[in-house]
Amino acid sequence: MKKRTTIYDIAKALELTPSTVSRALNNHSYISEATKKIIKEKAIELNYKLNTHAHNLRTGGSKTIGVIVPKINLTFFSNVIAGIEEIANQYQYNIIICQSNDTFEKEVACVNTLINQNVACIFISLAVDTKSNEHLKDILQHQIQLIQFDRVDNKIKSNKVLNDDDEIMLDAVEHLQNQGYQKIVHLAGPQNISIYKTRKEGFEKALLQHHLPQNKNVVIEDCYTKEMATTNITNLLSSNNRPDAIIAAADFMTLTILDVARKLSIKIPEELGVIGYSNEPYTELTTPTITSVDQFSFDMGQIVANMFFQDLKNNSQPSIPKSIIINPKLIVRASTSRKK
Amino acid sequence: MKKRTTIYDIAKALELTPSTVSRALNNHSYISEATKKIIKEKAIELNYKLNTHAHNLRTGGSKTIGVIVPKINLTFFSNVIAGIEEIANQYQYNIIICQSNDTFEKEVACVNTLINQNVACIFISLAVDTKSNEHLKDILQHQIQLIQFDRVDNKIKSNKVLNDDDEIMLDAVEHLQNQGYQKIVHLAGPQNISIYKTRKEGFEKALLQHHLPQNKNVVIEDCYTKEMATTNITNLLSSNNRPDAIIAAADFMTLTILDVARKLSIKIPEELGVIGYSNEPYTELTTPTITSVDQFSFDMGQIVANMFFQDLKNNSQPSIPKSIIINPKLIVRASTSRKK
DNA sequence: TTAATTTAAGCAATCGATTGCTTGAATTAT
DNA sequence: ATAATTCAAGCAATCGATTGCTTAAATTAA
Repeated sequence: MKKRTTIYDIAKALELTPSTVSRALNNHSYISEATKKIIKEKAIELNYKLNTHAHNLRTGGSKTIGVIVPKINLTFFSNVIAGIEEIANQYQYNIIICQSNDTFEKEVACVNTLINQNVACIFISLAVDTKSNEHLKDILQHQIQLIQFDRVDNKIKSNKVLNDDDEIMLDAVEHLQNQGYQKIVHLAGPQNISIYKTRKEGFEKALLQHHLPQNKNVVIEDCYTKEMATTNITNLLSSNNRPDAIIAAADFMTLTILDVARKLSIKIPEELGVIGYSNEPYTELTTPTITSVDQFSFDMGQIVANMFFQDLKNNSQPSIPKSIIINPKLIVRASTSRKK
Repeated sequence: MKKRTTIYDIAKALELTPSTVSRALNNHSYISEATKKIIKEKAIELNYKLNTHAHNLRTGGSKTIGVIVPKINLTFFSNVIAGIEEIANQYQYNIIICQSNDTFEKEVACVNTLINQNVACIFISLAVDTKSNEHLKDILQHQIQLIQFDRVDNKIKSNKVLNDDDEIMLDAVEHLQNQGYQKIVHLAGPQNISIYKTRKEGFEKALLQHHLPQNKNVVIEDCYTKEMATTNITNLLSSNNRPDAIIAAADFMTLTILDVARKLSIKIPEELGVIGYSNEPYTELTTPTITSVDQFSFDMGQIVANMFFQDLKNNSQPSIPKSIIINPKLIVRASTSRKK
């Protein structure tokens, strides 16, 4: 079992000391150009790679960012991560990704792992059932930066990046009104997930502000399996008091709406307006194309990461916690465009 | 600036030595139960967290797996990663994820980072334009396990996990024949990406084996923007010698096929069979639902990870490199079901 | 030519955790 | 009661890289 090349090996090979090798590899001014050249060449020859553990132990920090998300393979989160990765990469930081699987227990475990790893910063989007915030306090106690995004705990004072769900629901309702739609219904997602709850509440606020009827039937819940969605939407659209527009809490529901409407011969957008949420790629490939809310997930990742690196640059004082609110954008497509 | 609690702090607080503290926290038999209890309580009281860097430096290894993928936010890869994460988690390993962005340069950088991190193993799916394999050799030279998946370099002797694209294309063509389709066409993806190339080649082999016509028109390339796809598919389906079945290299293309067919009043599946690739969630939400190839991406991640942990258990000898071939599965839905 | 200054490199401690070896105390056996 | 054994804890080296301080050599100034 061969061992890795260390600076001691390089030093020995050149009859120098490890200090000199270390300084040369770090381009320290103490070392002459000639020696630097020799050392660097030897390093390549011996295939030397820095031992990050030794480096971090000595220097006390690490150029690593920890990211904790509920699920890595949800479009939204994987895009956020991609955004984070891009920026982190520019600064030569690398990222450790953990999934909480939407459980509090696992989330705490993730936090501990990342503290153990002595990461420079933790970006987190909280799990559905996270009820305590001791673990978040723990992060701060260990002098680790914390940035919360999307699903946050407002009681914890940290940087935050959020979507403005109220505002976008207002935009959506407004857009529908402009297109002449009157009876708007919301297909909500599971209410134990905070984003779906916020969307529902945002929708209800929007109705209020636009003086639209607030009866119980304007929000339909439990549409997150195909069967449930089909049943609910069929009932909804077959009633003699059917809505003329639907705002769905997620894009996949709109596919079912399109289906059911086609079966019932309801024309979209003429007789029914449809808005989805997330701006999944397929929303512009369907017939009709679907109006949807773009949450700029990739950009959100970039913003989160940049927030950290900005603070790093101005590391004079521990800056006051700030929040960045991202305004999602309504991408208007055929499914709600009935006026020219 | 407070410093983290170390085992020295605990030792001092209890008038013991660091060795005793370390052994107690690791449940070493040298230490009495009573002392262990006291030490563990003190550790919690002082909010002690292991310094992974010190630990790894001393022990020489790290319970970290490096994963390199072209793009983290592609459905396939994010699912693979989710699968890896699940298994890694069971073994208390954590993962560092890097994106090559499909460039060779970045891929080499990722490899170096991971070697620096002294990871236990690297799982990699190669970038499109990876032309050399020196970096892969470098991994092995550093006594780091290597498992290639999906997009691999066959010249490198390492464990591999692959999809059998030939076999599945055979299945797909067979299925279409059973359903009575005769003139089958393939919509290929960009040929510089190996998976699309393999799919195309697999399709061509399948035609050969089934003695189907091999003329030039059976493969249509350049369908990876909506516009290109619409144009190509419209031409294809308007011709007087139009195919009666299409196998697309990616699911998103099938949405356009559905659209165009609807405009041209071509009935699916009666007059046209449609097969997609990837089994994206929306394929069972469209009308008609779309037959698609499930690549078991999540399972692939699990298989890759399990491969590593199996070898870890039987670490007697450096086991001979093996390959696991996953057979993707044709998920038959309405778009190709014209026989009862 | 000698002293002052600059330059280049070495010495040794350090980061935090682990571990082989040693020691002193406690228990058991004789 | 003494020797043999077990048990619990301490000592000190180690992992690899960094860095303040020292020293030796080379250059310049006086």
